[in-house]
This record gives sequence, structure tokens and C-alpha cells, in this order.
Amino acid sequence: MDRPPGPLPKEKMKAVLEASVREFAEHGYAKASTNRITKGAGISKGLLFHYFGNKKNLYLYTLDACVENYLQYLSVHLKDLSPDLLERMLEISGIKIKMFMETPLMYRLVASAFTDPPWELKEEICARQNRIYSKQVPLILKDIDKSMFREDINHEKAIQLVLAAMEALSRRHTAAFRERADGGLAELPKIIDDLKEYVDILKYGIYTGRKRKELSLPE
Amino acid sequence: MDRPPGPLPKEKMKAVLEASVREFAEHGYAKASTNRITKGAGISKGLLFHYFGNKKNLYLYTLDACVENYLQYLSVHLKDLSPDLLERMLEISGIKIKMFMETPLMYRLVASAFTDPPWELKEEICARQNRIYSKQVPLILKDIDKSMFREDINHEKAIQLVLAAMEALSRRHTAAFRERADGGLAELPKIIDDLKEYVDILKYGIYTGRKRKELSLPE
Amino acid sequence: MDRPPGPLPKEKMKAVLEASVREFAEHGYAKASTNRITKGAGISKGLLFHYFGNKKNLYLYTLDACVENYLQYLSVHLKDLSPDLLERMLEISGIKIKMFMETPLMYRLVASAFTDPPWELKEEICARQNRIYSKQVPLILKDIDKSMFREDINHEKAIQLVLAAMEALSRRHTAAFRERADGGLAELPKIIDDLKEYVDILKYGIYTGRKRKELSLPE
Amino acid sequence: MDRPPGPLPKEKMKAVLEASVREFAEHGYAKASTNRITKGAGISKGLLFHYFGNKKNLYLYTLDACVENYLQYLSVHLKDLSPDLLERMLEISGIKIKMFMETPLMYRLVASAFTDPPWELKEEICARQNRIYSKQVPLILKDIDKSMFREDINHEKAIQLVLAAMEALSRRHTAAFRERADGGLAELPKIIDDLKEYVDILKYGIYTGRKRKELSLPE
DNA sequence: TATGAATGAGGGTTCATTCAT
DNA sequence: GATGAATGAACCCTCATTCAT
Repeated sequence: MDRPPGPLPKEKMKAVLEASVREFAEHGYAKASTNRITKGAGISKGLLFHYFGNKKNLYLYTLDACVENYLQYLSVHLKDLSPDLLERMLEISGIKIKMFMETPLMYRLVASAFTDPPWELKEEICARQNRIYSKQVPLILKDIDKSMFREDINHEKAIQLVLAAMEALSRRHTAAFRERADGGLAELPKIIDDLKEYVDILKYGIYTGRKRKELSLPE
Repeated sequence: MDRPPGPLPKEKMKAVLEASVREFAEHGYAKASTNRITKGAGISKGLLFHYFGNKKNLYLYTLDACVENYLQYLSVHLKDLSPDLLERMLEISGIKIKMFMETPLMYRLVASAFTDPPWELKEEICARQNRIYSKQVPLILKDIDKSMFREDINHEKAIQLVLAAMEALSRRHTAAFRERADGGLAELPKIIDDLKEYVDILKYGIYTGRKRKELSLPE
Repeated sequence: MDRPPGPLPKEKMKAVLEASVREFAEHGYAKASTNRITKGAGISKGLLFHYFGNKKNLYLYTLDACVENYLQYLSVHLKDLSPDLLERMLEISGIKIKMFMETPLMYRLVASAFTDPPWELKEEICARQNRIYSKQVPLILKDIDKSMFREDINHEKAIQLVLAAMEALSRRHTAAFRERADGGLAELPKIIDDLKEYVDILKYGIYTGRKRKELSLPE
Repeated sequence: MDRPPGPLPKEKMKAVLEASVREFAEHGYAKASTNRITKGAGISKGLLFHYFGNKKNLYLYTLDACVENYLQYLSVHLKDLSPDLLERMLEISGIKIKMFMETPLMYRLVASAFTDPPWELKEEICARQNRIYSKQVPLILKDIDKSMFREDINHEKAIQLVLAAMEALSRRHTAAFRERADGGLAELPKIIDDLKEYVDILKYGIYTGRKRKELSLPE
């Protein structure tokens, strides 16, 4: 971000951001058109480049806004989380899926930026990814009750396994909802119930028998 | 898909395919240039479109070749698989990672086609994805010894969980190796060892205690 | 017509002609595609150019076939024509409109060739136009009873006037029927009735009072 | 027609229009090259499409300019017209032929647009045609002295007949002058004399005997 | 601050025609 | 006779970016 886009009036800023998110989310970085963005935002071409310098910057700025929004959303909803890692992961997955349903374009922009970075932006995007990780992981792992974990397994590995599994399972659900204009929110409980079943299986592998009993799972 | 690209001389066909795979894998569908492909393949623009009609067809044809190669590779290496689901998943993951290391461009093309389909090709790509699934899943699940599974969990869910987890964990390793020209093959054993640890954890969750003992895992 | 397309088997010839007429009529010379013609005729590109040399020749050949067909049609139907010029013009107009309705593509090809010749074919087309005129005009004027004409007007001019008027009036009707697949034939009588009214008016201008009376027109 | 081509500097606008008229008139819509137009107008490819969006728009805009010019020319010269329909048609035909000789390219563009519309522009062109008709017909028919008309013929039909005949006869003269750089103007009087003879014949058919006498035509 | 005219290389695609087989 | 692979120029159009105003 060479050019700090400070003094651009908030209203216009918002219009640009909205148009940008839509354009980049719908067409991807490569095929996104700055022309359409200016038209969508109702500003002139000159102004866009005056403030953002070039397409790359604009994309990065847009991505940052989405990431910020993402982190903000998480931090707002991540209250009173369970000390049980798997329960917490369930809660977090629910939050993420909800977020995806509420702001699908933003979510999609971030997701595609990370899974398929636009090549010439790899480095910059990677930095954002690390930033998210460094902010997200502590959020997820803070005050986890590790006494529940089996002692004969690598705790770090166990956590990574859970993260990976939940991420992959969640994606399967979100993938189906693309473009289905917010109609999906009603199905959120069903999705979470589904995830819950997977979580229960994971519990067998990760928690001690004693804990499992407390959680009243069948031995 | 009007024109079956059959009779194009093998040598040229191969050149086109190679150039196509490289171009699409490196730049993505949107930014791939048919100009560069023709140049790379050493043929004229006219010929490319004479055979493939348009960019979409060319991409689909290229993708199909990669998918075919993928399935071929799997079917060749998937011999004498363990009846133990998790051991088998480990074997399969090893095969896939090896494949990725040997033909990273092809792998990448397929992967990005499925995770981030080029929008106007969604339907066609989805069909390919289903085809892979319908061929791959039976391969993975055939003759699995389900007697090892705990009876108090949903077997289908357990399998999906394992698939999802292994997929996500594998991706983390492959993501790092992009473009590191085959130098990675040496690290394959280390990677598999790493995955093995995750697999062990999953075993706790999925297999019965008796079976786990037979496998001589610590109780 | 550099290359006499003699030895091409009749069946193929017919297929080519049909495809050619359709293509040239629907797209015009400029936008017609020899590719589509070969596809439509079911022959190879090589053969088409082997026989016709180039697009120009093919067009000219196709045009000639249509012109021939036109003249043939006229000569077949132009029997027992009225000696009264205006009645005869009515009959002829009816024939032409019928021809247009029966073979709209051919008619359209010829018409557009003459009204808007493809520039680089101007000369060749002009020659065809003259050929049609030189064959058509005698047909129309043969054995006309000029005794009906007023003596105080230029007979040649009168004839030209009638020709021009009928041509323009007919065009107005055919223009409306483009692409309405043969449905128009039913309306032919109505069209002729309409033209008849114009003819009646012309009679006042051209024929002598005595003749008009004989024709039982109101004085 | 997204972009109103208003604010383009007059000089450039004029250059584009001139080049456009020439290109479209000489090659027709299908074969006209935007490349040649930009070159002829001395502007960049980008600018042409910045202003006109696409070839279709450019053509339509060019056509509109010609139509406007046509109507303008008519309205300027259509002063003090005779109340006699046929005399007036003679005057108007003279004006049109003069216009054709002075701006043959514009005239040709309009004429070919109407007689042979470029298919994908049929609707838009038809609208222009209707516009011309709705402006032109009142001009032609205003304050016509219908008392001159025979009472035993359909006045509307008579008018249409005259229009059609004059149009067809005029075309025969203009057709010959294509591309003969304005040299034709000298022959205008001869052409009008020629048309006059046809008009005289029409008078017999349309006007009453009394009126004809007043006009001192031979009975 | 804000505009939008201006660029020209490059995009995918179609074309009539040739020629070795 | 008959094929269709092969060509490369030309097609219309889009692009991110610059800059005089």
C-alpha cells in the first residue's frame, strides 16, 4: 500500500469498497475490471488510480478490508467460548459459516485469495494469511483445557488435525451455498448438527477415557 | 466440444498439451494466453483453434488429460493396499504427494480447477469432479475391513472425516512445494512420517480398543 | 468462372449449391463462411476450392444458378399472358411474389446481389443483371397491344414507368415476408388484389379513354 | 448506446464521422474495418471504442448522423413547394438527387442501410426508417391540393403509387452515378427533364380532366 | 480534488486459401 | 478425386494506466 488512502471521503470509500469486493469476488483478480469498478462505485477512473495507484494496490486494500472485517467479526462473536477444544471448534465453525452466509462476497474473496493467490501477489497475500493465522490461532487456542487430551499423543498435532478436519468439512458446506442469496441461513442448525457428529468421532481419538465419560459419551 | 481432437499427430498433440498444462497451471484459466500456448507448442494460432475450437475447449481438453493421467497414476500405484482404512489413506496420500512432486503442473491445474473453477466452466468442471469422485472413492473404500470400526459411530461419517482430514493435511504439504522443481522428492519419507502421526490419532477415534491393541498402539 | 465445375458429381453439386444459397442469402457475401458451407454440404474444404477456386467464383456460380432458376421459373409460368401490359404486369408480379414465397433464399440472394452488390464483384454481377434484363424485358413486352396506349405519351416511358412502379410496390410486400417460413402463400390473393388497385390507377394514365371504357372502368 | 458520444471534441468527432461514413459506405457494415476507421480518423483504437462502445454503436451513430443530415437537407430545401402532388414530387426528387450527388457516401450509406439492413441491426435500423418516414411523409403531403385528384380512385393508393414510382425511377439515375466524384451535377437538369415525362404520364391517371386542362396538358 | 480522453498492446477468434498426402 | 492440417493476417474489443485540464 504505497499510497495511504486516507483522505478519500468515507462515502466514496465505501462505494469503492463495495464495488471492488463484488468485482473481485465475482470475477477473480485476473478478470476483474477497474472500469467496471469505477462505474459501479460512481467515481472517475482518474480518482481510483489517484488513490490506489494501481490494480494491485486496490485489490490488496480490498482484501485487507475483508480480512479486517473477518477478524472483527470473529473477535465480536468469539465470546464465552467453551474450554473444550472440539466444542470450541464447533462454535467457531458455526460462526464462520454464518459469516459466509451473511457476507458471501467478502468471504469468497478472502477464501479464493488464500487458496488460489493471483500469482503476482503471492507474497503480499501470504503475509495477510500469516497475519490472520497469527491472530486467529491464539483466539482459538487460548485457555484450552489440555487436561482433556490424551497424554500419549502429540497435543500440537492433535490440534492441527482438528483444525484441518474442521476446515475441510466446513468448506464442503459453504461450497454448496455460493450464490444462493442468503437463503441458507435457515439451514445453519442442520449444518452444525452435521459437524457435531464429526466432532464426536474426533473426541474418541483425542480425549482421555475419563474425560469422555464426563462428557457422557458412550464408552 | 464439436471437434474431437483425435487425429492431430501425436507429436504436436503432446506439444500442445504440454504448453497448455504449463500455461493454465501457471496463469490460471482467465489469464492464460492462447498466444503463448501456440508459441510454446510451436504451432500456428489457426491450428490451435482449428482443433480445439476455443479456449474453453482447449482448457477442458487439457484438464481431462490431467484428470486421466491422475486416475491412471492412481490405478497403477494402488496395488496391494492395506485393508485398514487409515493405513490405506496413508498409502494413498503418499501416492498423491509423489504424483504432485513428479508432475506438479498437472496436479496444480487439477487442484485449482476444482477449488476455484473458472466460473463460466463451473458445470463442466463439476462433471469432471464427480467423475473423479465416482472412480476414486470405490478405489479407496473397496474391501475395507469395517470390523475394525467402533460400532457406536457412524461409519460413513467416520470415513468422510478421515478423507477430509487427510486431504487438508496433504494440501498443507503440497502447498509448500510449488515450483520447487522436483527437489522435494527427497523429503517424501519425512512427510509421510508426519502424516502417520495424524493417522495414529485418528485411529483412536475410529477403531475399537481390541483392534488398536492388535495394531500394537499404546493403550 | 475460371474453372468449369463440370465433373463434380450431381449429388454433391446439389448439396454444395443448397448450402451456398443458404449461407450467402443469410449472411451476405462478405460474412458468408466457406467453412460453414463445406460443413453444410458435407464436403471437404479442399474439394470446394478444387472445384470453385475461390469464394468469389463460388458466389458467382451460386448466383448464376439462382438467376437460371429465376429465368426458368419465369419462362415456365409466363404462358398465355394477357396482351394488356398492365394486366400482364399484374400476372408477372404475382408470379414473382409466388416465386419469392416458394424459394425465399434464392430470391433474396438474387435481390441483394442486385441492390447491394458486394463491391469487388460489381462488374460480374452487373453482367448478370444485364443478362436478366435482356431476357426478361422481351418476355414482358412481347406482343403487347400498344394500340391501347394513349398516343400522346411516350410509349417507352410509359412502359418503364409501369415496370418501375410495379417493382417498387412488389418489394414492399416481399420485404414483409422475409423469414416467415412459407406461411405467406395464403396471403398471395390479397396481395394481388392490392396491386390490382394500383394497376387500375395506372390505366387511367396510360390507356386511351376508349380502351378504358372497353375494360369497363368508370369514366 | 451506453455512452452518449457528446463531449468528444468536435474536430475529432468530425474526423471519425467522415472516416466512418466512407468506410461503411464503401465496404458495408459487415466488411467495414474499425481498424481502417481509426487510421482514417487519426485516432487510437482504444478511443474509438471508448466513445462508441462497439462497432454496432458506431455504425448506428454514423447512420444517425447521415439521417439527420438528410432530414436537415430536406427541410432546408423544401420551401415553397407546389401544392400539386406530382409537381412537388418532381421538386423533391430533384432535391434528393442533388443531395446524392453532393454527398454520395452519406446517401449511399443510408440507402443501403434501408434496402439491405445488416441483419443484426434490423430492429434499430427499422426504427430509423420509421423516423424518417414519419418526418418525411408529412413534409411531402402537407397542404396537397387533393381537389385535383380524380374522385373515383383511392387517394391514399394514388399517393403511394406516385411515391413508389418516383423512388424507383430516381434510383435508376442515382445508381449510375456511384463513385463518379460529383461530376454528375451538370446532368441534373437532364435527369429532371426525364423524370418530368414520367410525371406527366402519372397525371393522366390521377388528376381529373378539368385539372389536367388547367395544367394545359394535352387532352 | 476530480475528470475522462487517450493510448496501443494484447485478448480470443475467424478467415480464405494452400498443399502434402 | 478428395482430404483436412496448416497458415498468419485481420477481425472486434478490453485492458490498466497516464495526464492535461
